[in-house]
Amino acid sequence: MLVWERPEPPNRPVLAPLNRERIVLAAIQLADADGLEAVSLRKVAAALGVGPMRLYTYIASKEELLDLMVDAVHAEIRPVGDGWREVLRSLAETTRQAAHEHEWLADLLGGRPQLGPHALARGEAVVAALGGVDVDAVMPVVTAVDAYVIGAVRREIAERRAERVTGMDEKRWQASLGPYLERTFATGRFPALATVVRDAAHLDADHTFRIGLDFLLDGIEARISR
Amino acid sequence: MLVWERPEPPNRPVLAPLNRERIVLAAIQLADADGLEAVSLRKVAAALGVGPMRLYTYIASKEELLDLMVDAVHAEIRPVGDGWREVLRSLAETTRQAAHEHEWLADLLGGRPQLGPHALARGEAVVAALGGVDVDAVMPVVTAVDAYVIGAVRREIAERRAERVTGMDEKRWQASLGPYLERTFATGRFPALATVVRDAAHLDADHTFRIGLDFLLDGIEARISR
DNA sequence: GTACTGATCGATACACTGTATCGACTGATG
DNA sequence: CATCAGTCGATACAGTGTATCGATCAGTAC
Repeated sequence: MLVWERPEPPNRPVLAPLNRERIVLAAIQLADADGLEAVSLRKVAAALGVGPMRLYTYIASKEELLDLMVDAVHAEIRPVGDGWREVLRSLAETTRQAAHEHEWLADLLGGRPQLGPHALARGEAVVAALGGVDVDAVMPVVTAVDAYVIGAVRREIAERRAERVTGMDEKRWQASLGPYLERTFATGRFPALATVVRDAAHLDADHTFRIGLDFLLDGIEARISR
Repeated sequence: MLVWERPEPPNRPVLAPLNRERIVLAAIQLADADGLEAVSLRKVAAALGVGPMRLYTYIASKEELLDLMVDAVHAEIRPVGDGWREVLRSLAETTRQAAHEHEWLADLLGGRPQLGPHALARGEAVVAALGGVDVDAVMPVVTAVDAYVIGAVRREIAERRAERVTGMDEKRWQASLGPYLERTFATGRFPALATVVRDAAHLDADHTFRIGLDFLLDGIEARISR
């Protein structure tokens, strides 16, 4: 076919020149939509209308891209409140909320040290808001809250995914989990566990998170105000 | 080359017939030696002297293999001690120790619900040892401790790896991190954070873990004994 | 003893990954 | 206008998880 007969290629929407921000944004959109395993350099590049290797001008490896994604989300985490307890609670809640909006965060949180500008800015905001606290106590306290949040969020998101795999809401999932646990408990090998699972009150995710957080904050309070 | 000229293949050490335990053990050895990303079905199979597809007789996917690995390690986690506080502390410490022996555990802990037999047996041991505690309080308390441990271990291992990448011990790593942080702090954008990092006492990993755990246990104590 | 059947097994193949390499092109310089 | 240095990204490579399906083998029927 001669040139004249061929239609011009549909003119791609003129892409703004590439930069890290656009790359990270595209990666986050992919991850939000289809999970972290949907983030491949090829797909990110395709979403931006460029070849995969083009990205290596801006990042040295995929790991760096993931680091940038996590740091970008840290921009959304800004604890507010009066007094150290409200600040730490806000830190925990906003982090959890960010993980709800970006479930892939649960896969990355705590996986690598966070030293990006937004992560540091978050740290600055926290430390600044903890002005009244003894300087030697600040790091241990913030570290402990971070650790709890990372673990709690991971557990929570993991459970949510397991529910979703079966396409079930919470109740159906527990009903489907039930038979397996019932059969297992029927062996009599886990009597104490069986009792707790069967007889104890079951809390929803919100309450579970908050109760654990309260434990931790109570314990912190006892040592800080001492 | 004719058959007659070719030497017989070295007769492979007669491999015991395959089973899940052997597969999981091989995978764990690979992960212990070279990290989780060294665990591929091909490598595991090669270590066992079989073809990759052979494994699919025993597992349905790689994820299942990882689940089995985590469950296998749960067999090592058996909290002991008198009284709920010692039991929970032991739970946390033995889990942390397992993660030190199997660093890849930090990548998997909390990533999927743990319902395997050894994980349930661990749960049984914990719940049984918490006999004196109010039945409705058991789950929230254990869940909170688990969350803290998962997050704390992840952070700790992540830091340890970052140190190792540079081939440095702790002091050199901080010295190498120093310049970056110094330069960043020199911008004046993180004054409060800079003060804490520069002036506050720095705890080692053991102390950091234990302090956070004490916060949590103190808070639990306050509510349990109420 | 032979022929057939059913199940089992694993080699091959596929689609995809992250990224090293290096030829082609571009813009600057003599 | 010719040459060169430097940049860019298409191609290629080594690896991944796993679907497929032909070959193989054990067991059965005659």
